[in-house]
Amino acid sequence: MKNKIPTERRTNALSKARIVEAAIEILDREGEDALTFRALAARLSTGSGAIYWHVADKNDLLATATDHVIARVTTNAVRGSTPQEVIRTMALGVFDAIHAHPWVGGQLSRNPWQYAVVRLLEGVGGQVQALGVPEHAQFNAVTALMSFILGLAGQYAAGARLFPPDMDRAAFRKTFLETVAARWSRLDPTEHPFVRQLSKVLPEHDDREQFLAGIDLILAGMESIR
Amino acid sequence: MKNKIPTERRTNALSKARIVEAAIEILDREGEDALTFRALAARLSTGSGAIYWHVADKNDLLATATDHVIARVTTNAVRGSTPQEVIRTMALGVFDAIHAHPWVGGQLSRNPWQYAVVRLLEGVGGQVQALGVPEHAQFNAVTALMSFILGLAGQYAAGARLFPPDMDRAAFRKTFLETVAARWSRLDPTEHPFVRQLSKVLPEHDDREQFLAGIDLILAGMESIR
DNA sequence: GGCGGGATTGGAACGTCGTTCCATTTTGTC
DNA sequence: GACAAAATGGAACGACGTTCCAATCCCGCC
Repeated sequence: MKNKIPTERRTNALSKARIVEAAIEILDREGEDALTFRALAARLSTGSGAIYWHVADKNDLLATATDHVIARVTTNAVRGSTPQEVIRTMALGVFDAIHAHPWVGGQLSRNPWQYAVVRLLEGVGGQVQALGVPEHAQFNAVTALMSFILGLAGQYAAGARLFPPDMDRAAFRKTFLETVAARWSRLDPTEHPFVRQLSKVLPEHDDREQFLAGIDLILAGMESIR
Repeated sequence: MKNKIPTERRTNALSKARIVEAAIEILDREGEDALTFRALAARLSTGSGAIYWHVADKNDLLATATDHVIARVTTNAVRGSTPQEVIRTMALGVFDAIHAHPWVGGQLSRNPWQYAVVRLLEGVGGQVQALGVPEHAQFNAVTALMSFILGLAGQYAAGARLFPPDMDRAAFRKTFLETVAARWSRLDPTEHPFVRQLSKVLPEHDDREQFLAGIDLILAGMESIR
């Protein structure tokens, strides 16, 4: 008989999918540093050895979790009329995903050769082609866009790494940016005139708008070489 | 008497500068992962406790080392006629610094609030102003440029993290890119047409030229909003 | 010119992590 | 029901960042 009624153990059976799901929960709830094989084993009420049967190592775990999040972005964001519009929605999808799961930002920027990045390359690349960028310039154009995205991804992850999980996120962001702005405004005026000026805008800026502005800047650059 | 001839111990006295110098040597020679307080203590023939007397923690050490490298870039790269030229030379200075010290890339992208990044912001920001970008757009323009730089910085650091220090660097890069290209070319043609096409260009591309092309793309975008 | 106390040193010890190892249990097959 | 393979859980390993502390050094003062 091949199809038996699953026994107790079969029901709670470990699988890569269940492990990744639990990992994402820990990452979202308690932050990047809280994901350890011990914490994961405790949450799944098993041992770390059992986890290694399904997952090669921590990098495999993080890459799979990241791909899981990014896959939703690239498959959902195929709407929009113009290529610019599609790129914008896709980029905002990445932004929102990183906002919801800041650890994704860290993982993307730390490991640019994982499949999640290939997904993004493909999604962006097709639109860059549709935009009419000449073939010889496509490689540089797409990787520039991607580097910008990965760069901001890393920055948001760095911000999230700082803040204590038991605090209100918006409040922390505000006080943190104000602290940085205060530090910047105390810099030597002759050595750092520009940064001092930036310090006035820093606390009020909107991350999402900043991100979109960067995308638009690069898109504008692409139009000029079309 | 205040000025004595330094004794033996005084001569080899530990100092933050000597520690950072030794750290940079380890990082350059053996890579990011080789820098541990144990290795550092061994090289300085002392104990880890003595190092902590001069350095707050590992992040302090890495930030100081990074600033040491970046400071040379921002102070040297004030040449050039047009703002575009200055930004280009400065960006290439960052590229060359990261090429010579790949761990700098990792540290920059992992910790965007350290002083080294402020240095870059100031250097780039002044030129963006000179470029005639309207004031309300300067913040987004400068941070976009910075995100692109940090993004590529992280990517190069990720590449360097992969390769075994006892191998020829160029040779490793070549075979690594060829491996990735081969993997990409084996992807499903209907799902990944663009990445498959990229795989043909990937192994031959020049990192420095790719970096400069990205900078030029963003600069072109800035001109369009001037 | 010795001496007291702060500055500095070297190395042991602590707690945590990713990973490996292995004895044990569970599952599917004849 | 027995046997091999798949899967499990937890102990153990080695390395790391960091802390702690006894020992040593150096400087200003009597």
